[in-house]
Amino acid sequence: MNLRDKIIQSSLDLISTEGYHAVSVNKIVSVANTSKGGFYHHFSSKNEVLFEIHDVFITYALKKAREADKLNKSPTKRIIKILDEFVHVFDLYQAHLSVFYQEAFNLDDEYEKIIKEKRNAFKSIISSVLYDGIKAGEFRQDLNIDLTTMAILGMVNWMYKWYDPNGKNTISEISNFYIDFIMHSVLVDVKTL
Amino acid sequence: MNLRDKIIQSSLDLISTEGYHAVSVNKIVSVANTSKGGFYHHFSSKNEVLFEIHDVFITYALKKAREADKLNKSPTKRIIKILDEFVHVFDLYQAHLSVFYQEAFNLDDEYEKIIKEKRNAFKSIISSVLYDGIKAGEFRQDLNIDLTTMAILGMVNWMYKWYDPNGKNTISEISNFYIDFIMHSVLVDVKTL
Amino acid sequence: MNLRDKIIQSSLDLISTEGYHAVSVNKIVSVANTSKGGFYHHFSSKNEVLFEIHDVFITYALKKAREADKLNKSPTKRIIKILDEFVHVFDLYQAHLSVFYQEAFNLDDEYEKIIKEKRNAFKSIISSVLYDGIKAGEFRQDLNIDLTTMAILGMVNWMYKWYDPNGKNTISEISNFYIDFIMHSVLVDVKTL
Amino acid sequence: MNLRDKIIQSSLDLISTEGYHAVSVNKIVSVANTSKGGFYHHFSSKNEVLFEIHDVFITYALKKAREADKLNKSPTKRIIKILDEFVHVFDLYQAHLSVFYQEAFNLDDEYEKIIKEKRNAFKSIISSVLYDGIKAGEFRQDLNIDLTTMAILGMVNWMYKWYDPNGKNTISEISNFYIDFIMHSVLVDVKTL
DNA sequence: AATGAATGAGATTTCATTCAT
DNA sequence: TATGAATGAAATCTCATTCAT
Repeated sequence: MNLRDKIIQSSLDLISTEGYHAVSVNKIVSVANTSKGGFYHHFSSKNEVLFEIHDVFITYALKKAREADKLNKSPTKRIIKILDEFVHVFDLYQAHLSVFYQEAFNLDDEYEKIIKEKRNAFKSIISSVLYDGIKAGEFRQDLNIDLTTMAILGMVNWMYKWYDPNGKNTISEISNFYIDFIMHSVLVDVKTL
Repeated sequence: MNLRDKIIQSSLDLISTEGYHAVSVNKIVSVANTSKGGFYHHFSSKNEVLFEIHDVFITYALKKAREADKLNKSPTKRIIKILDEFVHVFDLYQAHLSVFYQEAFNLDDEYEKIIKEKRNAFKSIISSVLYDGIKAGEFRQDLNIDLTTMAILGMVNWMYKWYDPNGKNTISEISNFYIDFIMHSVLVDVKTL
Repeated sequence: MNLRDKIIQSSLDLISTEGYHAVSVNKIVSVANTSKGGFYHHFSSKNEVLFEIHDVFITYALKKAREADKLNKSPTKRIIKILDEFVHVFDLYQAHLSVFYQEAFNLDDEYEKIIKEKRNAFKSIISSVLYDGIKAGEFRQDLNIDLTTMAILGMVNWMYKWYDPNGKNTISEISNFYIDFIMHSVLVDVKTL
Repeated sequence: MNLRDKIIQSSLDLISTEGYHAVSVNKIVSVANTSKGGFYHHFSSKNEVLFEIHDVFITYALKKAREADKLNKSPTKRIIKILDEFVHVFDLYQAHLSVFYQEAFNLDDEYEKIIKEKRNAFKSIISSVLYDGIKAGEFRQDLNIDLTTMAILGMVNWMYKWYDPNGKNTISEISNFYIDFIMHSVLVDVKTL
């Protein structure tokens, strides 16, 4: 593991548990076993590290959502796949997610802009599969797409506040639960599930 | 409006838009048109102001939920009332809610403990109405109470990230949407809705 | 006990244990069960209270030393009486003494001047009885008066660092010890003791 | 002279004349010609500097007392050597001593503990040479060891209040005076001096 | 005589960042 | 690549004192 990655990993561990402002560059370099010089050789600022953490995660989540979305399947099957991938991301990127949802507003403007775009792209994938489902007659015609999108995102995103890999339910159980819960509200005919 | 309230209001405005750490006591007293001495005469620390903001909100939300819960009605009617009150809180306490969900982890231990208790009490109200609904045969028998509680909370809480009083949908529309969305997933027979 | 005395007493208790700077006017008024207004009604400043504590003590000590010195007795008997009174003051004014020797340098110039004069007057009494004793042939001819004065003062004053009314030795035992110790060094013929 | 030493020296000069609380970090860095950052790069707190000053002095004094004590000589010769070294310390470490006796109670607990131990070790050396002298028949059998120890310490320590290197008496004259004064009170037979 | 809200200067400490090596 | 001493702006909080009531 090279120094750059060691710094990112240490920052991630610290920021996800203590928060961006509570973590000083001093603490990071001490945990990463390097020096101030080492840090600033690889990053132009503490904020850049925060950006890296955001970017790694959203890039991965977006890629997974796009892959799921591109499968030539019915909207129902596509949204189920998207949700399944989405929920599983919370298992793979737990620490990143805490940072992503808790510290995003600390990003400098230039970084925030980049992240925001990717986040909107992610949201659009969900909106458009809902749109396709309604058009295809699989989803309820009276569905408010915007509100449904936000409800789904909220429900799943909130996991960052409580999901525990060692908790009562496995990530797959949680995924299945969410899919069931959402599809009940979205599908015209639940029996097709 | 006395100085104490003016300080809380200024703090709320600033923290909800800029974040706890970005807001200095200097900024607060400048906006509240007082002095550092004035600030520390009324509060023992900046953190105490943060606590006040949390406490005012959660105390109100909890009170409303308890009132809704105590109505002698069926679990279906009770959960609908609870959800309706809950969603409307986001209209009345928008700024408080941003602070509540974004800055809670900045509370000092002593304050955090108090808030945590009230938050858990709130969660329990939802869990137990779900329990009652299942027992009464109104809600689906296979419902996972814990996950359903978290799904509902997540869905609604997430509003703090996007709800805009001047946005496309009124708070009542949003409330109705959430009730419809959730009840579809929870009820045994949606036609009873 | 009137408010003024209650304030002095509370200040004395606090300053003697915690030190002048560690004791705020807030603490004093809280212990004295009064208010800022009450405090500043009776004293023009916190420093004036410090002065009062100094003055009460040095005025008493000086009075006792003068009384002992004025007895028409031999230098030997006079110095023994002076020492005995001096040591006993440490029992009566323990808290005052801690403040006197620990906090004198915190006195404002105007107050310091007054205290310094009384302190010098006290020292002069000892110097002059030593002088009389040497002249009378009772004390050693080769005695350096200044150094002997400082040695005696140091020895006794140091008690403020260690004297404990509940300790191994009573105040009278300590007094007798000091008298014996000093007289051995001072007298021409110890057998006359 | 490196920055760390320059900070200690400036602190020593300032604290010994103005007192710990009257000296701000601002003043120190201004005299030491550095910045607050420079100060806190080398010390974790203002209190740590105070500790350094205490420790340098007591470590030296203790070392000298131990060396004097370890000489294979009679108790009489040993105590004379200890006293001589002790008094001379007041010439070498005048500023340190003012701080040591005036500001020790301002040390944080962790630091105070360390200093206290060394101070007690120093006191024990005097107590035990007195013990040896009594046992050897050189010192008076009726000597109260504890009180004698405190008398000797007080007498010499008090010098921190008055000793002036440019004063009437040289440090060697003062040392000889104290030795003579103390030995007169301690020895069985003064003629052996 | 007594209150306590309000002041504002100043205290200690933190921290991201720079730079000579 | 990497170091760590040094910076200085800014943070939170304290405190003796004032003053309208």
